[in-house]
Amino acid sequence: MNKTKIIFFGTPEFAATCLESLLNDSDFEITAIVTQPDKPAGRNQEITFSPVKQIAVEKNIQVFQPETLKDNSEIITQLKDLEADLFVVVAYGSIIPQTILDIPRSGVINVHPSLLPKYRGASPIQSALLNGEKETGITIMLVDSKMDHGPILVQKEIELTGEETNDLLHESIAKDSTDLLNQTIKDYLSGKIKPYEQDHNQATFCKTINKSEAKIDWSNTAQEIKQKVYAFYPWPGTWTMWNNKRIKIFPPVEILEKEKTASAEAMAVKAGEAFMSDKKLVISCGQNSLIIYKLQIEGKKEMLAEEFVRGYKNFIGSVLD
RNA sequence: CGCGGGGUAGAGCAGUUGGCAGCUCGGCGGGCCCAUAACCCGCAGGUCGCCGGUUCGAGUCCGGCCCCCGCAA
Repeated sequence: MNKTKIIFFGTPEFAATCLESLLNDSDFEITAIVTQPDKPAGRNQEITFSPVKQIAVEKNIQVFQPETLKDNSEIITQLKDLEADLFVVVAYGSIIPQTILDIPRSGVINVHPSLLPKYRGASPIQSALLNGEKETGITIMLVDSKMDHGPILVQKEIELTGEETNDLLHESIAKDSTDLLNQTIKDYLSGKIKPYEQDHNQATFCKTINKSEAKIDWSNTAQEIKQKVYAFYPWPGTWTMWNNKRIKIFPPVEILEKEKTASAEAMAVKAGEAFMSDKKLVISCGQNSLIIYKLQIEGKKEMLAEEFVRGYKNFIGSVLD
């Protein structure tokens, strides 16, 4: 049996995990990858390859990095000449126009980390965590011209406990996606799976995470703030201001119910006020309070809350903004 | 040369106009107590990131270098 020729579209770490899995399967041959252009990143603004490109370079796979795919006749010709059987798209980073979707003879398959039609869009994992969902999942589907709109091939559900952080959940969903993707491609090509239409009336959308959401509003409930801390870890990171300095709050955090603090810490009534309870650093929120274990003030490394409080003596009793 | 903060005891920090290096926690020893991570007394921990300069004298002022971190992406 001939190998299935695949062109892979993807950019971040999540996509790189899926790409590696495809590379490790001898039934597939990755003939090229398409990824976002190199961009300056890091403290010295050095040009950085996307995780997907890094793998492609290591494996000597041809790389395309078009600024745009729209009306790009040059790349359309090049992709056609590769005569791929299938395109696989995982977090590529921009919309792929129909003229390109029409190229591969067996279609275009996409991995999307949510239970479509819920959480269509750019940030399904983070948004699910931010909203405190009890479950999310993986959808493998055929791509059509609308965003995350195509017929579903297979879905896998994943339960959420409320203690997941964004980075680890990304990793674990990516891992769960790999075998599922490889097997689904084979089952689809052999006709074992029949794609079925999404229930478009149930569709919800999530936007790209906006960094302005990353600042903590201490008048929110402790539950809401906790969800934000976990959903935004490590990027863009949740933070608050103290003494004109930015302080990042890291997971884990723990909700402390107000009734349990009513006696000794009744003083701390303002939202955002820091106090000690049972030797732990606690910040008062709009409803209940939040126990903080790890934080980082700008210019310093991440540190334990008890160490931070030891050094920054006027912190306790101050109000965070 | 994208912008900015920082390197002082095991940890987290302070150190005013250059003038004997401090605080909290931890460690060790002792005490109190039925007991304790609580409390009291005491002790030990520092080449102040590295190199050079100015000075009678530098953690502190000047020049160079190394390392860590926040923003940004």
